[in-house]
Amino acid sequence: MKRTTLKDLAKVLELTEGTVSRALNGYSDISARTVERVENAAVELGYKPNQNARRLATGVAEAIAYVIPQNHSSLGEPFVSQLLQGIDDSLSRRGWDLLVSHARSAEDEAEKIHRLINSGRIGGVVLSRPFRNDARIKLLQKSRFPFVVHGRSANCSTYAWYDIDNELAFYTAVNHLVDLGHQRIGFVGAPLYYNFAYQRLQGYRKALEENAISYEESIIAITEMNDDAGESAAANLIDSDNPPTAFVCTSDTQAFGVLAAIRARGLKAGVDISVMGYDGLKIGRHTDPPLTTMSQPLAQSGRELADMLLAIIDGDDPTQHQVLKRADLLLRKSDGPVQASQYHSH
Amino acid sequence: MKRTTLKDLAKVLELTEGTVSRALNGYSDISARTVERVENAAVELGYKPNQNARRLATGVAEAIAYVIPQNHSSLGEPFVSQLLQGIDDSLSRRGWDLLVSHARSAEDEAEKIHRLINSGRIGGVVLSRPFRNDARIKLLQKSRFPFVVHGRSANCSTYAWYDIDNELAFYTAVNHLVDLGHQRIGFVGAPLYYNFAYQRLQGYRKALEENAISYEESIIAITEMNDDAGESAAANLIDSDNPPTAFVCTSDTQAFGVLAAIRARGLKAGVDISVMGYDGLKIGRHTDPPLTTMSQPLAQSGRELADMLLAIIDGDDPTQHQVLKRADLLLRKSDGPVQASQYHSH
DNA sequence: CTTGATGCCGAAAGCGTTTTCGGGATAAGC
DNA sequence: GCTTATCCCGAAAACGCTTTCGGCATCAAG
Repeated sequence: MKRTTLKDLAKVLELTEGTVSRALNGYSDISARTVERVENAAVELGYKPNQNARRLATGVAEAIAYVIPQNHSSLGEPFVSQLLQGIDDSLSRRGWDLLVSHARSAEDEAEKIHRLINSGRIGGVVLSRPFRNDARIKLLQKSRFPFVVHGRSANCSTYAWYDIDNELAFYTAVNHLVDLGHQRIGFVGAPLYYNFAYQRLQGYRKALEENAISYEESIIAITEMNDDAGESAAANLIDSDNPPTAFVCTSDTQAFGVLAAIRARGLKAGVDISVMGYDGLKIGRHTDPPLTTMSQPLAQSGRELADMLLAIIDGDDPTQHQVLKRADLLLRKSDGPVQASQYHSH
Repeated sequence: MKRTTLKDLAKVLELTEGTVSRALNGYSDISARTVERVENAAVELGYKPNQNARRLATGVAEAIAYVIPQNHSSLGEPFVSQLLQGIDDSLSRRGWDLLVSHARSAEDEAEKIHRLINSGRIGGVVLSRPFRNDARIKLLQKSRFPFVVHGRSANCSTYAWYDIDNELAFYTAVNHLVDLGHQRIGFVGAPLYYNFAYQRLQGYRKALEENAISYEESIIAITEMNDDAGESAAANLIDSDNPPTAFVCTSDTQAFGVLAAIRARGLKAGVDISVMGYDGLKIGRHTDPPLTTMSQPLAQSGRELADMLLAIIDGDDPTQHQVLKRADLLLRKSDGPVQASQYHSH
């Protein structure tokens, strides 16, 4: 019942372990006949190399780690599962492993990353949802450890990343709302230490500026990335003296909360108040009303991330791997023209 | 910049590698003074043991794998992220790693599991969403490899599992509907090779029986586990000659589709037709109307699963670890009393 | 027939740990 | 003062694989 090892193979074939190893690994100094014999015996005896031994000998880890973003939404990050599958797809084609890790606090996270890169278990890391100023990225850079990030921090010129053009996305969203006649557009955003939130705010401001709409702090709400936080933030704004006629949100989950706040007041989103989300979660089809949002191509990103990381581990220059995708406007039912009556309000 | 190794430590301390190793691992044959010196030097030089070497020497993997269910819903399995975090929590307390793996086809999956358990990389496996007759479970049992399953197959007496009482849950759901006056209750279920779907159908039938309602094949719809499939299945049933006045669904995502089908016909769920989901996804708060569902305690399950597996790897009898939780009725707005007019329909 | 390539494989060192075994000090027992 | 324990630690083998090096055949070239 013991696993069959190289030694077993060697004995059966009357060869030495080294020869068998080279035969299996495609060295050119082994005769074709021997290679064939070895390969046959290998499947015959069900030989699977012991990865720990192999990794110890070669020094290459053949595994990477994905670190789950810590401040996760209470809705459960539906994107994690998809991302993981994409990453694993690319990895398993080369026989690599995928490790996942998550931390509760920021210090815990630094400690974990430290251990990860020093344990010899992994050869690279993929990070999600970076901060504007991200200690993890700095740590990784200082250690000269291969990594790619899903998103990017403020200083992103020196490492590899895969991101959506957040600024453009919000620029697009706000312009869409302006086209519908909205002039007073509330912003429900994640904390600005998240770079994506910051960038989306930039896009928001840029669109405002170009449309000669003044920027008002009072209708900017910064909240946690979950529905409850979005709901209470929107509630405050709606109940204020001069409420917005539309909202843009940095995530669909926040937008769901905004929709709830609107319903709770007997108003109708898409009619009385417009709201736009961000993420393009398919679930948004089923909300009341269906959520208009910016959808990002998430499907492929796991695979691309993994391929980038693999290339970097193989020696590629990280700065050559920086890809920027764009989000698309996904029209559903939560947006609509501003109501005539609302023009009076300012 | 090279990692500091045992040899480095030994040289600095003028000890031998073996002694340093024993000191670090709490052997009793090392003097207190030496232990202290070694530990100080270790943190001083930032020593982190090479896991590959350690695992090779000890033979214990210090890692387990979670295999992502393959026929995943297109909504992205929000539960995976939560489960993973829970598992990692328990694991990291002992310094173990969490690997994830996923497969596209069933054969691919068997192959992957085979490689996983033979590679020496992991010491246990956690499976999700088993089939009634699950080849993976058989494979694992035959290999005498430690594993636990999140859910259970038809023959579940000989291994460890953590499951919800699916039969009871649906028994409860259907009784709730009957209490509201419904007599014609449609079933929108996942394929019955999923044991959870089968069990839920059993609960459905049991409740019907006890309420003297006859079981009708014609209002049983078996569909994929996603919203689109749920929608078209419900559409067919609603458009039939004698449509159900209520639906129970084996997943929230299917229920979302059912809600969509109802909306599409200008009807109102919770008034014209009742629908109940299963999962208790928080997102169900935001659908139109909010989805009444059976909610299962998902939060803790990752941790429990990991603890069970760890115990089994340490030698516990797997059959001692079989835990059955129950789902709770989560009332929202998609259920309601049967309409008087509907009594005529049968 | 000799020489130089070339093809193919054995031998052995090494990767960084763990763990067993034995032995030199030191302390205790008579 | 000699034996028997008790404490510590060094030595060395082992885990299973990779990889470099060298050498014995074989073959072609001269």
